[in-house]
Amino acid sequence: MGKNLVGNHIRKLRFNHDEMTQQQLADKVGVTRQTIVALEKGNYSPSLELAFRIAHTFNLPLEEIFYYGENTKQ
Amino acid sequence: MGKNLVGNHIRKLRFNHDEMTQQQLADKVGVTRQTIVALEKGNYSPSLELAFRIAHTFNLPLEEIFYYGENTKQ
DNA sequence: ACATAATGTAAAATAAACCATACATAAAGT
DNA sequence: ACTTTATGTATGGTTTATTTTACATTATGT
Repeated sequence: MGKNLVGNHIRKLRFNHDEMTQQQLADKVGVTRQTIVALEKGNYSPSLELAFRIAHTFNLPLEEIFYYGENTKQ
Repeated sequence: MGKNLVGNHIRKLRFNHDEMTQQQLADKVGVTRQTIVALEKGNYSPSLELAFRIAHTFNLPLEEIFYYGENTKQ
């Protein structure tokens, strides 16, 4: 599986943004809900392109959503 | 090939950092030289994980190296 | 009780990132 | 002339991200 070293705050951010649902976020950034599920679970790290789109959706700099480090849970 | 919308300043940064070579950068971030070549050419956008490692190598925030937009050349 | 909406989980298929290898070219040094 | 170093280019193979489909669960509303 190859150890994913990138974590994120997507789940928290969804609830801070008008209780946005997984499906709504998926639609906004142009992926399927399964992709959002996988990212929230930390199954793998997204493409840089997708990371940018998610950051844009939440109006935040990319590095306030995604972080790199040993501790996948920050 | 799927239209890459992410650009970067890797090539410029290599020369600003002690004339770092493609191979040296590749070694530092743990990929092959071919991957660096492909990134500089804009063939595709890296994984978020690799993007983080590159940013770390140059001691810069990720978004000062990679950018998202219509104009792939900034 | 029934329907609907949000989420969890799983597996097979496709697409994209990345590797391995190989050869070619141009510049720089000896 | 020869060697070395950095880079460009190409191709086939492996790994990882993402899609598609499908079914289960829990909560909410009627």
